[in-house]
Amino acid sequence: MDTPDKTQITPTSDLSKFEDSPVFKYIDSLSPIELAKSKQTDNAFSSLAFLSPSSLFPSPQISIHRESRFLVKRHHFLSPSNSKAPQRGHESNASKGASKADERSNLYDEHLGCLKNDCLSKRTSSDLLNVQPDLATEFPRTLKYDCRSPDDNIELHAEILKNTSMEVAGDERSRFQRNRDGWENRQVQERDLRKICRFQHIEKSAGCDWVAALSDVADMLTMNSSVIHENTDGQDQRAADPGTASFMSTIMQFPLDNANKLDIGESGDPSGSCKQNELAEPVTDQTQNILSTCLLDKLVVRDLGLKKDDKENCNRSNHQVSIRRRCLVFEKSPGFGLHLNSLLNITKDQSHLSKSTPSSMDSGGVPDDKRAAVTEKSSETPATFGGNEFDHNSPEKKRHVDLVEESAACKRCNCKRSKCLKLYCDCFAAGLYCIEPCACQDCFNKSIHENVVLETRRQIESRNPLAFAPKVVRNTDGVLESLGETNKTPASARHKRGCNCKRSSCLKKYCECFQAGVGCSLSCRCEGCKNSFGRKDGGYDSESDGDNLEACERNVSEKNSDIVISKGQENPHLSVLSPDISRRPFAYTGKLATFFPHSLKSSLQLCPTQEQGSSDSSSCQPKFDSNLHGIPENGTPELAKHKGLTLVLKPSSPNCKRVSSAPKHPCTSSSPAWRSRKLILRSIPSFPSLAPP
DNA sequence: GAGTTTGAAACT
DNA sequence: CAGTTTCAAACTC
Repeated sequence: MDTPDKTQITPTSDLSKFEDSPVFKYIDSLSPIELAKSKQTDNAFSSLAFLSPSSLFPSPQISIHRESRFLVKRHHFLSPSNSKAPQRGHESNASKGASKADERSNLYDEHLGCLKNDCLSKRTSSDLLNVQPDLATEFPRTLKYDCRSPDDNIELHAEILKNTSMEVAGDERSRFQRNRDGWENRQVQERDLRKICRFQHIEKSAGCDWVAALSDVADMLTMNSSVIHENTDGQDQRAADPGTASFMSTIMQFPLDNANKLDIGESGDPSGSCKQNELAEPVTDQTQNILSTCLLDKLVVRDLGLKKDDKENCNRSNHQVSIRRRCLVFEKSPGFGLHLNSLLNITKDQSHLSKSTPSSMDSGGVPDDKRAAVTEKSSETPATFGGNEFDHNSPEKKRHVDLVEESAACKRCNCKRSKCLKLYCDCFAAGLYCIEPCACQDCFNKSIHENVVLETRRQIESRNPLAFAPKVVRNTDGVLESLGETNKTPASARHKRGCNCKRSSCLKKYCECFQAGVGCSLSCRCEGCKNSFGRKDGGYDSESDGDNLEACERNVSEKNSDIVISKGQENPHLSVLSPDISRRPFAYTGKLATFFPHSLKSSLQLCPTQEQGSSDSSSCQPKFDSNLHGIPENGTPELAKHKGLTLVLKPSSPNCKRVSSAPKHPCTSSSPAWRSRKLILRSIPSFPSLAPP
């Protein structure tokens, strides 16, 4: 990795000056949730796309782009009705965060002494913006430099701040400074308003909660709002990637449009959710590519949701839950998974389910009921899905509850000695807390023992960082696409570690490969492999076809939605309700995959077997098998091939199943760590590059 | 439902 | 790293 350019990180004094500014002091004092989220977000992208020292300066970047983002978005959020948020926040105290922010806003106003009107803190942001509309554009224009690639914006940033400071240091505060102070105040208040609006949006309509989630997508795309803003100014276009801008436009517009459409759906159209699906489809060609990568998860889930909806007659809850869960990627990742249990949390109250999730593990053991906003969003208004209040007697609602109940019932364990704190426990391995249906004894895998769970999990991950990673990864040409190749090689999938079957001939669910519905590879140490999904030697056991086709078909159909499957996640009900494409990235809490939710892109694209469901499962089997032939004989992923890497595997060692965290040279390592790692690495290119072209 | 088989996970 | 033990799911009856 390149040594960071010193010139990019030297202006620490300027930076500290910058961070000492009232704005950032205030921002730092804001909700820790927001702060943490920002950092995470930043880290994710720093480590992913930029790989630059920018990650050293998360706060300014995040803060700035947050503000600038808001400037672009405010016309969405600060509608006249929403602009009343502060008052409501004061009166109803509906949102602690909102009122808290409001209080701080007041304090901040006093501190600055710039807003002399006592009632100003209660003024609507619309009013504020009307006072000096130019301010809203003036400062962001300065901030725009911050929103560019961090590689070259730090100096600019420092320079800007220096200039600003010089102006401030003048005998008389310049108009700019006054304006800036005023702007800061307004930004602070708008920020608070935005929170309030978000809460109110959530409260009023759960269907709008993904608006907030998308806003965090925008958060992550630091440059874009200012880019758009600049475009409107017709000025500096240097960072104006049209695709990105278009993407952001879509992002910004998306919530509004869909909120409206949700409203339409609420107005009584029973097919509202279907409409929503349809309406979401027409994306401009330009943004489509970007969306396909940046928002791929969401859209992908949407697609899956559509397919499921087709089957479920546009089951609204299904689809919207999928979106909701996908949104969590951006809200919460990285960290312990908000996966299935998050979904269950959503409907826990409806269905009287008790399964919960160690979702907040990374956030320091926050109790279930005190999770970050994402979870609050997910779990609140239990009778509300997608902004539509379910008629509790409606078939739709009933179907939804049935699904949830099924899904809850499906994941249960029977552990007796492991206390459900080992990977033996399917619940634990899947990142789920045990629930009542579990027949486990002395179970510690419960939210009340969250600390124990956390610690145990941490230990297991320290021993094997990929312990909670998906065990089966579908390798497609998604990476190849990103590498500039459009190989049409069909989907393939492999158990990362391979099985070690001796007696089951890989024809029973003892075999993890078979269980996951994937063929064996040379990574497997199995003996007498007859895996009907694909034999280790790449062959296809025609003899066993007749006997195993049914089992195979059943197996596949059970996993009809599993794109990435891990042990204990193959339950059909889970798949129906929550395709694993939206599940696994959360469930895997390792440090790699959480950053790469888009690694699923490739999985989705080329997974006809899974997507087509059981009806096609038998026919897809040969396809699948043909894929196996397309895979390197030794199971070496295409990436390695393309990189000219030669992997020397020792599939014979049963200990290969262990994954070491110690890095080895990929070309020489025969450890499963590398095998696992390479599977993840090949997903990295799928992540959209956020760096300016 | 009890008992057996199986292979992953954990341990030494 | 290899061998062994533990474990719980899968399977059989």
